[in-house]
Amino acid sequence: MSLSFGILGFLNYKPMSGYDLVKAFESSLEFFWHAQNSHIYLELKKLEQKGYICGKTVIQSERPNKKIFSITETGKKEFLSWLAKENGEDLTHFKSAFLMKIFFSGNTPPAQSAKLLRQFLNDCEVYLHKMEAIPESIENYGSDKEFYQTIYWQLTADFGQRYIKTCIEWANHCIEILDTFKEA
Amino acid sequence: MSLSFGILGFLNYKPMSGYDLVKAFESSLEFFWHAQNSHIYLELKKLEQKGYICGKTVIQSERPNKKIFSITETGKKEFLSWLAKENGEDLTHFKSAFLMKIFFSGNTPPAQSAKLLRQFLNDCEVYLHKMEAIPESIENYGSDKEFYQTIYWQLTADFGQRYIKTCIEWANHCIEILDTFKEA
DNA sequence: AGGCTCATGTAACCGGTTACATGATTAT
DNA sequence: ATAATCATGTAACCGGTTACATGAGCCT
Repeated sequence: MSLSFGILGFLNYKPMSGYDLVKAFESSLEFFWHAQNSHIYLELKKLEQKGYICGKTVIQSERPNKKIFSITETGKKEFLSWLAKENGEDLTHFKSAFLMKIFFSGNTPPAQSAKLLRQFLNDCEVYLHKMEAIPESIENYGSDKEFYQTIYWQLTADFGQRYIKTCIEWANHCIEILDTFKEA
Repeated sequence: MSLSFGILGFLNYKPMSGYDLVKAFESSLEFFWHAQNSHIYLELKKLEQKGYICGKTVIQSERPNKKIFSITETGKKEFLSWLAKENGEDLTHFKSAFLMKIFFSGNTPPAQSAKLLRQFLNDCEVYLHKMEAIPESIENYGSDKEFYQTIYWQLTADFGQRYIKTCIEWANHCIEILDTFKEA
C-alpha cells in the first residue's frame, strides 16, 4: 500500500526509471521504508494499470534501454489526497521482535540478555554515526527552489537521530540494571 | 515468524488456551506486537503440527469448551535458542508510513503538515498517559518468585515510554519550525 | 578474466490482515 | 431483550520478501 505512495512521491518530483527509484529509496527513505527492487518493479506495473503513472521506453545505445515513468494527473490527485489524510494508528504501535525477545528474557540469565543488549547498543552506535552525515548531505543537495522540500527531509532525518539516541540511552539503562543483578 | 515465539513465550510461563493468549497479547505485548485472534489460532495449529506445543480439550459445563495448550520439550528448546540468538537488523530500520508522509510533505503548505503533526502529537500524548500506568500494574502483578521476570517487563515498558516521549519532543520541534514558516 | 554499474524483471512463498461465521453463558 | 464475556475458528486477500534469471557495457 504505502510503497505505491512512496513511488508516487518520487515521481512527483520528476520522472524516473525503476532503477532510479531503487536508488532513491536506498539513499533517502531507506531508514523508515526499505524497498526491494523486485517489489518496486511489481508496484510500477500496478500503478501503470491504475493509470496513476505512465511509462515510456527510452532507447539507449551505450546502456541497456530503460523505461521512464511519469506521474499522471489522476496519480497526482491520489498522492495529494494521501498526503492530506490523517490516518492515526501508525508509529504508536510498531512491531519489534527484538523488544519481544527482551520481554521474554526472564527465562535467561542476566549475562545473556546483557550480551544481546550490548550487541544492540553497538548496532545503534554504528547507525547513529552513519546518520549524522545525512543533514549536511541534504543541505548540499537542494537548490534554492527546492529549499522548502529539504525542511521535511531534515525533519525526518532528525527523527531518525533522536530515535537512535533514545535507543542508545535505553540500552545503557538496561545494561546498568542487569549488571547490578549479576553482582547480587 | 515472530508471533510463534510470542506464543511459545507465553506458554513457557504456563499452559493457556487460544483465548487466554489473545488476552495476554492485548494486555502486555500489545505495544510492540499486536496480534489478531485469527492469526493466533492459525499459529497454534502450526505449532502443534510441528510438535512445539500440545493441546488438550477441557470440557466445561458452564462455559464453552476450550483447548489448553502446553509447551513441549522441543518447543522449549526452540524457544530458548531463539532467545539466545542475536539477529541484528531489527528496530534500526522500521517502517513508518507516517514518516514517509512527512518526508514528502514539501508538496503541501506548512499549515497542512503542521495539522498532521499536531494530530500525531495528540495521539502520542494520549498514548503516553496510558503507558504511564503500566509500571505500577507490573509491580502489583508478580509474586516474589517471578520478580526477575518483571524486570524485563519493566524494561520494555520503559522503552515504550522513552520512545513516545521522543516522538512528542520531535513533533513539537517540527511544529515550531513549521510555524516560523507560516509567519515568513 | 573478473567485478562493478546499469537495467528489468518472474515465481514461489509467507506472515499477517480483514471479514466473516458461530454459539453458549452471564450480567444488566 | 440485549449487550458483554467466553470461546474457536475459516477463507480470501495482500503487502512484502527471498531467490532466481538475464544481459549489456565499463573499468582494472
